[in-house]
Amino acid sequence: MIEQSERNLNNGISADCVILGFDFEKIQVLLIERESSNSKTPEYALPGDLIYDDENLDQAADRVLKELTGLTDIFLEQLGAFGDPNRLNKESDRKWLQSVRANPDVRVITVAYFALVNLRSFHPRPSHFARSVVWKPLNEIKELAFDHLDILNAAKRRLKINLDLRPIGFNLLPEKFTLTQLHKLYEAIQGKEIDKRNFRRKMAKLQIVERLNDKQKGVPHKPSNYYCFNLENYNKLVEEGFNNFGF
Amino acid sequence: MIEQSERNLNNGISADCVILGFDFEKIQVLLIERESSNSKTPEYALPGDLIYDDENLDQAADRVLKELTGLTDIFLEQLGAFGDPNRLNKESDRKWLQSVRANPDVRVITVAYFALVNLRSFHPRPSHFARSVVWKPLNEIKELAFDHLDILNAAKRRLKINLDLRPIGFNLLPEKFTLTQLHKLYEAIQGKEIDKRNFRRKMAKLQIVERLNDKQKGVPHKPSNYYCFNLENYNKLVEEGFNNFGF
DNA sequence: TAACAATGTGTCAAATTAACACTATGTGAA
DNA sequence: TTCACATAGTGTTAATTTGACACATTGTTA
Repeated sequence: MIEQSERNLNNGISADCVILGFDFEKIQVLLIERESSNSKTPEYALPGDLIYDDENLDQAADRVLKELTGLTDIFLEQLGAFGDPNRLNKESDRKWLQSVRANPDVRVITVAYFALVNLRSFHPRPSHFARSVVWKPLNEIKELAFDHLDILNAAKRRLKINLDLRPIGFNLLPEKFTLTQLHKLYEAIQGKEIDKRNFRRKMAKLQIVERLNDKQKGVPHKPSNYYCFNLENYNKLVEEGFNNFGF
Repeated sequence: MIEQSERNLNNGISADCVILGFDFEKIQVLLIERESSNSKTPEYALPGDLIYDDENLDQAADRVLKELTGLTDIFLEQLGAFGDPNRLNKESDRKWLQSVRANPDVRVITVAYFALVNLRSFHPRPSHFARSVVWKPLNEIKELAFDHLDILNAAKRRLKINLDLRPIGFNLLPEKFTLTQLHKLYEAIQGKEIDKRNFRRKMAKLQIVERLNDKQKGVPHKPSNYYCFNLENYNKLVEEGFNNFGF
């Protein structure tokens, strides 16, 4: 009654990571740079690696992240699986795979993750799956290897939705930050202007940021006060069922 | 420099579907019933099947859904991938797999989907992956095969979040429905009471439901007016950037 | 000490939400 | 026929939230 060949049991599974950072101006993505086979323009891809047999999916993503950034305990969330049978069939991609994988013809399904990091907190380093690593502005990326542009777009959507549900933005900032930096971050993610006074009013009401006794120094203008995220108050809010961190 | 055995290329990939319906009282899930090997209580699992080599992930989910329900063009969205190496290792699960799969020991990663259907619009039918099929109330399910309970919980969360972002509820209702039915659906998904008048006021304001010239008949009380979903107005709202369908 | 550049602050009108109770309509039983 | 029943359907008010808007403050540097 149940028929089943071995056909559909020879799949590779990889974990690809959309690692996002914020330079106080734009959202940036960490990409690996491939030597382009023929063209002179460099080609980019999301960092990722095949999943080991004894790893679960999250562990694989953690590992990729760790190898690339040295960081652990990072905000990391699964985006979903991407597995079109043709996803590896662009010619440039195939050449690259042949140079890099033992079994370039195997179907590989990828489980995509997105991670939020403070990009000042580490220097990305090459890994066995990434010879050269660069930050690129999220919104200026028009082309990527494989189906990675699809994955990137999924990450953009997810980031925006997530921002309204919980204050994930703090993962992209250093421990202490100014309200202007936080404000710019919200504008960058939402892709629209937010009134400064209204933004600050809402933050003040929520009480999820705490004013520090510490100011910017050496800036050629009125120095900004530093703030930090208040996890306790955030947890209180969530318990009360609050769920609108959006603007 | 790049080492890679064939080890991590022998994976099965399946598509499992959380198919949700609404009986005007509770959210229901479509489950397959397994003959329990030893215990007398029946065991349940999400319907799903291995993915074919020439299918993409969405197509596999569509196929599972079609075989089980006869339906196409259904609301169907990916939940994510679930791939713990131990996910198939409960003893009862292993026995079942041995009886049903040619290669029960292969690691299988599943890509989970959730589908919203009008449960009155079809009769579920057995399939090669599902001998016996039943509707069960979503919130009363305490145990499932494999890691399917995790998947179910992911579906619950997703359903709730989705409801605030767009009016997905209509996928769970017949073409014409009463406002009370819609109201109860929102309450069932959000798991809380919503004031009847406030609910109706918001629906009236949004103009995404249209009053039909048609009433309930034969009910032993004041008959309710029927309404239908107004896709045009919904699209208009979305274009304007509206995004709060919640309560 | 004056110009600069970014920080930080308050008000008002409009829109939205939450809380709340009674009338209307069709059926079915007496 | 009428009365009891069960559910449908409707409005108001106060509190909260949002959106729009402009100017004084502070430290640096020329």
